[in-house]
Amino acid sequence: MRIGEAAAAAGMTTKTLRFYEDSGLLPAAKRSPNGYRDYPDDSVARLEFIRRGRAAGLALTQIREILALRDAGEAPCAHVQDLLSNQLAELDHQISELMALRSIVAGLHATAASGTDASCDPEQICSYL
Amino acid sequence: MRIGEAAAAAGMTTKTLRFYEDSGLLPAAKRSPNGYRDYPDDSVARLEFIRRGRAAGLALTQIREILALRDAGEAPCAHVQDLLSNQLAELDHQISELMALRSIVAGLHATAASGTDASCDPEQICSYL
DNA sequence: CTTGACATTCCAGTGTAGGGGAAGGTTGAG
DNA sequence: CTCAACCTTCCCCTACACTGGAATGTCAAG
Repeated sequence: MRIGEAAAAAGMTTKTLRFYEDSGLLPAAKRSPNGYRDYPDDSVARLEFIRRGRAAGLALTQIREILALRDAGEAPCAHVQDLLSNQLAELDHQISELMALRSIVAGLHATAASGTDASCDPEQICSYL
Repeated sequence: MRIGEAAAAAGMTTKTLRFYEDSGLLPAAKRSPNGYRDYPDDSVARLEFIRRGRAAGLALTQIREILALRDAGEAPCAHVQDLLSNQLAELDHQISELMALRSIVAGLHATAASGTDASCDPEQICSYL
């Protein structure tokens, strides 16, 4: 498939795909005789993986690392296992940070929902934050 | 109070305060005869509000909107409540995406751990990482 | 044969949230 | 008097993740 198709299928722009290729998140696509990139169908799954990671707030560098590990396949390499362990630990850390932030925001939101407009003291900025 | 005092009281740098002024989050402070900014005491409360908003993951543009409502004499509480709702929903989305990715990485790790030959040359196999 | 929708590369700009450091003015202490 | 610690404006720099646009090439349809 050409870059426009792949981009549309993944809900991205062609610019983004070329950027991801430059950034090492996508392997360089093979080219048609006319020089156009020709993507295999499973590129869309890879792009969607990247999209999910981005939606989760991961940086492209972290997504790139995870993809590189995934690309390493079945290599029973101790080094790769260590890297995967580190990724898992990092993901756990990020999840717990996000959950902590969530509970803070949930508390603020509950306070805001329980109050009336009268509880918003004009002298203060806003009692809810 | 001078900018350094206000910044220290709010746990920020003087750079940040000037940046906030340029960005419309802080009104332009009145100046002492020597040209130094002279902040009223309640600026610290405003800065702490900004800090709390940032800590809750709000962008400066959102915080600016809240402050603008308050400065216009309106109680921004309903608006804040909306922002907090959105923030909560976004956090929930991010957390669920992160947990989905975590389970993918956990699967890779389990697969890698089930392999046999644990000794390999990190230089050779994993050099692309 | 031309038009329009694709594609290519390359360079440059955007927005976010500040940080670095120069060049100079002001103030209090020793 | 000098020195350090403040302050001022000014401009550039950072990282991240794209985005825009120019100049050019390719290709199917009318």
